[in-house]
Amino acid sequence: MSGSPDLVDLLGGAVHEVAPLLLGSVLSHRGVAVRITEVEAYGAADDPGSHAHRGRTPRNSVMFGPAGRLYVYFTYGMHHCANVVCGPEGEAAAVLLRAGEVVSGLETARVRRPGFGDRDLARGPARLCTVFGLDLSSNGVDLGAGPTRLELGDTPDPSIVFSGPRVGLRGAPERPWRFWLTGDPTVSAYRPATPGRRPQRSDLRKR
DNA sequence: CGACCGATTTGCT
DNA sequence: GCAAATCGGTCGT
Repeated sequence: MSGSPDLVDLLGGAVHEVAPLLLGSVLSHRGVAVRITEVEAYGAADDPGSHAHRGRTPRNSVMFGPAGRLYVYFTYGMHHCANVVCGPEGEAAAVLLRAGEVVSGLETARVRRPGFGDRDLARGPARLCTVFGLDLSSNGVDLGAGPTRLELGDTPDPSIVFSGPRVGLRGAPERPWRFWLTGDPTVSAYRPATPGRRPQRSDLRKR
């Protein structure tokens, strides 16, 4: 068994039920710690929004492993996003870390995102990875056993935990699997799932 | 092997 | 408000 027993136990349940538990938890990596304020749950094969929707591939294989590991992916040719693997081993599920508040290593975080106010340092899933200096080399690390660590806090007060549709998904059924701490200034701006977005074929206008 | 697309961010027409 | 940037994963030819 790989994996921190604590995290496997605490995060091994159904992903949409476990996801809110990550609100208020603190992730530490490379000199920076962030208190998580916004997350999204991604589930098993029947979730069209999940990277694991079409089965196991080299990229998403970490999602199939034990809970409590970090799943990092690279997207849009320039951004990284970080997830915490949840659910029972063998079932693909992960929670995307969408936003948080830098609570330690503020100086380092500012250097990694020059020109931004503290509130915006980790507001957004790719921005959050930037303040950590996180990349694919950390994909799959056990969050309970090394320098990259996740500390779960107390269960968040249900009265301030809100949920809504996930951000940026196209063609997914509306599962309200985005969770955030209401009123927290570091929660990312809500962008509807870009319904009218056209395919950006540069050839079309390039004549 | 080639084409298309993306759990985004940023800057500007 | 909209489009470019930029490249690995995934799927189709």
